[in-house]
Amino acid sequence: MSSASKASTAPSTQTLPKSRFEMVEVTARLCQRLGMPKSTGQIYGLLFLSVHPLSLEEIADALGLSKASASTGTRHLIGWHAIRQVWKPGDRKDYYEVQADLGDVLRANYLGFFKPKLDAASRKLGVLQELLDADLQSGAIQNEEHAVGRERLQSIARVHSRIQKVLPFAEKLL
Amino acid sequence: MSSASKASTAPSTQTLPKSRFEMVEVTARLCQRLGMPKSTGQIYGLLFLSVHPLSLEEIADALGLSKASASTGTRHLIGWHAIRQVWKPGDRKDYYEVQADLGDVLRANYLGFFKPKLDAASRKLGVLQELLDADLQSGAIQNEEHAVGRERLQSIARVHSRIQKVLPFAEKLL
DNA sequence: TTATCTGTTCAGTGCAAATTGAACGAACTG
DNA sequence: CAGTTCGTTCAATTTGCACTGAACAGATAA
Repeated sequence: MSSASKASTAPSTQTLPKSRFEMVEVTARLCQRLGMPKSTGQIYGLLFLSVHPLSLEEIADALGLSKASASTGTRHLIGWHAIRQVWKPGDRKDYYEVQADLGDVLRANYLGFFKPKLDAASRKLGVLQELLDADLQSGAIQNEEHAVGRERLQSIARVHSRIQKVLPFAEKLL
Repeated sequence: MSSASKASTAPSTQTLPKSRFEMVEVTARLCQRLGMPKSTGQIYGLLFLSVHPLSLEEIADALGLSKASASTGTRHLIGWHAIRQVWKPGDRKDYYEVQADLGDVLRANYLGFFKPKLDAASRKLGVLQELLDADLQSGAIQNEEHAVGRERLQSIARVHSRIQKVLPFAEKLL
């Protein structure tokens, strides 16, 4: 808090090179569209075009965010294997840089997030089948409803199994 | 508006067979996780296990939603080719039913939504490259930053092109 | 024409998630 | 030891978006 560098609450984003500013905007919109916090996307975009790893405060300052937001954002990104923490000898600060290989990021998220969800979906499909049968037994639904439901649930199962067959290929190709 | 069927504002969801109720919940959660309105997912789940096409009011009533929500939800689902409108002769109401083939749904969304996004991303990548070059020219960034940025943008481009090569396969396999 | 029955649009409300400031704990420094 | 400098956590606020009620437009029927 020296003299004239505090610059008010306005994000100092404006002072970034246009390419980095645009990158921040792109990744922010992408994250937002995927239902994630916008600030998280901003952090990733900032780090993506950064030569050196950045500290938490540098990130917060460059984007006009609070340290708290920067902290949670970086932890999210670490959870998705999109960035990683690095340290400089004799420096207590945490520094962050993007995970170099994008393929690694996608693979890791497929294995650690998407794949488990697919397996859970498979189980859930079985449960729905059982519920449908139980509803027929209890008279809650008629034969026709049961037949249609069974048919449609199986159509999901078919697509599901095809996806599970294709994804391992895609995973290795990335 | 005959006599006692108005049933208050409480969702009559509770009276659905357990299988349909569970289906509604599953699709609702799925939609929510994808960053879409929960109600839209509920509508899809309700229609998915429905033998007959349902009218807007039947949907709203069964799920405890307003007509407005049902209207916007169905239009979203139509936009994603997940459901379609059907009409009964001599009946002014619109009826809705699920698109039978899930593969068609995925293909249509790939071609009409995902593919265009991928192409747009490709263009955006070019724009970012140009911005990076311009920043170098204007002295806003140094040679090193330019080199690193160029390298990283190209790594995106590589993954991007791989995705574009794999997706057509997946599209036909579904 | 008017009356009724459709679905849609829009301003207002409410809720859930994102963001923040402040307090905290941990790890160093002098 | 006290005094910094970090990062994280938590309550409170703000923001954004889904949802609603009411007004609306189109179509049909009397």
